[in-house]
Amino acid sequence: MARSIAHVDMDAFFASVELIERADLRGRPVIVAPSGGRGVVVAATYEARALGVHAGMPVGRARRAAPAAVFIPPHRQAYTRVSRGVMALLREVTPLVEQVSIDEAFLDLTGARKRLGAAPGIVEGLRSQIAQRFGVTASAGIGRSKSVAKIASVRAKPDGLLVVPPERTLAFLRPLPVDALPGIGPHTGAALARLGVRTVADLADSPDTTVARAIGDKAAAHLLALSRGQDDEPVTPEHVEKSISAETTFEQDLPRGCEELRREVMRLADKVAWRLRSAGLMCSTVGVKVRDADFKTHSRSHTLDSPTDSTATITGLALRLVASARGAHLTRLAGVRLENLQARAGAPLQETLGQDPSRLPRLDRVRDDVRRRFGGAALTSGTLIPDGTVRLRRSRVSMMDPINQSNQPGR
DNA sequence: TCTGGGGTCCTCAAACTC
DNA sequence: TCTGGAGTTTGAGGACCC
Repeated sequence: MARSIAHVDMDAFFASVELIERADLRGRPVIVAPSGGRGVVVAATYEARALGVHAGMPVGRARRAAPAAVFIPPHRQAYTRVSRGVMALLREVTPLVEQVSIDEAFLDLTGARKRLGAAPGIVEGLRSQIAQRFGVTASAGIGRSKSVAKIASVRAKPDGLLVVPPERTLAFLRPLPVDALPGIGPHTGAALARLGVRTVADLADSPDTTVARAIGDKAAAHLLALSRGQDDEPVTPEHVEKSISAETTFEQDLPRGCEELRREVMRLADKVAWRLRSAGLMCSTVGVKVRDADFKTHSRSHTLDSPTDSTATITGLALRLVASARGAHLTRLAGVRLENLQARAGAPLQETLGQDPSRLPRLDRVRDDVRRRFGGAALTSGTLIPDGTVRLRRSRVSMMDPINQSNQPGR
């Protein structure tokens, strides 16, 4: 029996969520983008897309392309709230739901068909429930594999459903432009174009060795299989995090080695360390990324002998790596990444050079506890506060001691 | 005129180990 | 003890996705 895989993808998701609260803007070009100077478009309604605006476009260019558009800064908490609701709704139909991003998921409906009837009926029911309960629309594709379902959902947009019967898979795929296949971006597309490959059929009929020479063995094997309708990848509900990262693009390029850059690296290290511990994980590899003013990106990473979740260890290493990274005088972006993640339970602890190891986990514990109670911005290191912004005032504060769990007044 | 942030995966070369 | 080759690991960089 052929599998029935559905791909459900929200339409212009962030922009649609904004319109829930701003019904007066429906039908108008609306662009979700950060208000800062160097941002790019995060989402655009179909009315804005008709004017040439798309996600990833620099905000300045979007303003010129759509001067009458309404610009709204992103509200990520609202998107997460709607996303959680939609995903929970999908799981009411089947536990075989694989969430691939905040606004899309694969569902394996092969088993659910016995209880709930044919897959198109199930998906139409879900789409109408999403619209009714959350006030946003979703498009969907159904096929015998994840790749076919995904390609179909893109072609169903906006607010549509496209069903590809198993026996029509090749007839559906072959006429499509080759970059319709997931995994073919501008670079791979250009490499294939040099071989004269324009459509999925061109790729499917190409000799494997020729394609492998152009784009590498792995990519060639994967894309050739997709082009020939061969894709058995299962829908996997459980997701294992492989890395945690944070990065910032500065309003203005910063000179290498300046205090502000150091402070930002410390802030990023603090942020990823907090997220690491919140997820109950430890990391063995710390990496940094530095982007020059000319957009050239350099990275450095280091693998520890044993895993850590200590802010001090991660920060110290990140600062050393940034200092040793190649690059020009002016820095546009800095990032910190944690890799080789594993569950905290049972992992041997990495001691921190030059620090009393017994103090650090306790310091992190206190910091995490305060943040859990009062929010992520409740507590930060004094070194992360820019000069001249600290105003100390004598005041009495009462709070529960996170370590002793006794109520002690403090300053 | 510009080009975010958070991810995953791949390739290639150098370093390391056997 | 030295050397070369093969296999593995690590690090850097890049492509791609949403």
